[in-house]
Amino acid sequence: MAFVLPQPPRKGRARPEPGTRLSRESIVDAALAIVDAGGLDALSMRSVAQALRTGPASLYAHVADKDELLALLIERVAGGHDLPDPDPEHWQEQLKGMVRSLHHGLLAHRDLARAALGTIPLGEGALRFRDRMIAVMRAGRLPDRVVAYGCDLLPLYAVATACEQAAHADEEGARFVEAVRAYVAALPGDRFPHLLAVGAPALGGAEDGERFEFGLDVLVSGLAAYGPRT
Amino acid sequence: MAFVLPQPPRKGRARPEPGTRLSRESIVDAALAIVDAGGLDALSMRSVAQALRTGPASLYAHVADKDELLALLIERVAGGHDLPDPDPEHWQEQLKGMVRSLHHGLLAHRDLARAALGTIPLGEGALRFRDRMIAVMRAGRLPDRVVAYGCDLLPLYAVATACEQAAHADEEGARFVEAVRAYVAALPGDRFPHLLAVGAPALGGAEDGERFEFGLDVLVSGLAAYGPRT
DNA sequence: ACCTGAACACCGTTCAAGT
DNA sequence: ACCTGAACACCGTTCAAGT
Repeated sequence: MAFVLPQPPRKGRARPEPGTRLSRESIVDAALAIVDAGGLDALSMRSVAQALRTGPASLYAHVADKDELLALLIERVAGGHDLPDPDPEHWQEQLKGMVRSLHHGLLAHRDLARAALGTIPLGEGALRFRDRMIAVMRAGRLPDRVVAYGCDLLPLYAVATACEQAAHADEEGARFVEAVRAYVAALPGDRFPHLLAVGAPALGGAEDGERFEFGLDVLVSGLAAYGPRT
Repeated sequence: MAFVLPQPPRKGRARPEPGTRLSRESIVDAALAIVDAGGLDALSMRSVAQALRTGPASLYAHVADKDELLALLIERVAGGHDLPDPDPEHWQEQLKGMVRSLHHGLLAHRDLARAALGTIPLGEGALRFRDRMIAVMRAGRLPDRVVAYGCDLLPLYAVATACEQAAHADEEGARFVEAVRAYVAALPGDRFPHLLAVGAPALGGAEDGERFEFGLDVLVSGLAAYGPRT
């Protein structure tokens, strides 16, 4: 895990010559396409370079290292969300909408969320998103301390659940989840009575949507409990 | 990300001959020591082999692949927690205690939590932990559906926060967090008014303990809201 | 300034061969 | 059954050299 502060935006000509195919943007484009196609494990400096028909060394003229490239990918998906106008009447639903948007935005790129986990995105888009999330919570008249923690907690939830769901989303993951179900069902009932009693949903996997919404509800109503009583 | 079902425990001699240094256990020991010393990135089949004074190929007689080794590491730390006797009077505090135990147990091994994220640990110890966590929530008379989701949600929180904190725990991470603080403080106030108003704690980093406890409180009281009113 | 080939120091895993 | 050396197909990154 390494860390990258955003680089100040480059001056740059408005448009690269048609012959030139390398730029920060084109590199990020290519990288995202690779992640979309094969997941984060398929992403390497070499695979990106190959997609751009160069050698890996060429990338280093535009990008400091792989960590910076990952940060740029996260930044790309952290921007591009619709941001609600804070409405004191509907702040909880608005807040949920933002968390959903982040979550699904990540899931749209396979297991890219894994690269977002220890990260603190600081680009334009990510900061705007965060600023707005805070605004929505303030519209709900939550105390500053709660807002400050909440705007970490909610994205953490969005990212962590995206990681988990992505891990079980591909074919191999689905097979594993199925095997888990069978394994648990065959467990000796006298040794794990509560696990068996609560049943299948007690061990990860399907019903991801429902599970995600449940956690989201717990979190947002838990935060709301710190606000003025309605 | 790959998945590993637990192997049935080996018969195994009680004790390897003194000359023999390879076994599942000794491999896990060595791997854990490497993670403790240098973090997850320092762990490779080769580094483990070197610590055991063999070549990497020798490990494959005892461990299917690196993913299985990681699963064994997770299993090792998922076991070895003190489990409370479910007490209907104190179930919320007991639940918190279990989440704290998991969280700190992971953090004791640097960024090992990163390997636990998409994972569903299925070993003896992990299942006992999960069974007990369910028992505690049932002692609180939460509905089955809430229990089933809750016993995923709470470990997810323990693991995700451990990932995050570990990422900022080493020297490089601390430096980065410091840089973030400065960067945010210098942000144009008219563009990110809410972010600036809420201030420093609104962007990751220090006060990790307080932050963790806050989220834990939100989650557990959020779950408790589904139970009988007290 | 940007791009390149070649090289360095690593990976995980396999496989034929040894004991 | 367990262990080994050597090899295969990869990594990220650097660096001198080209344009």
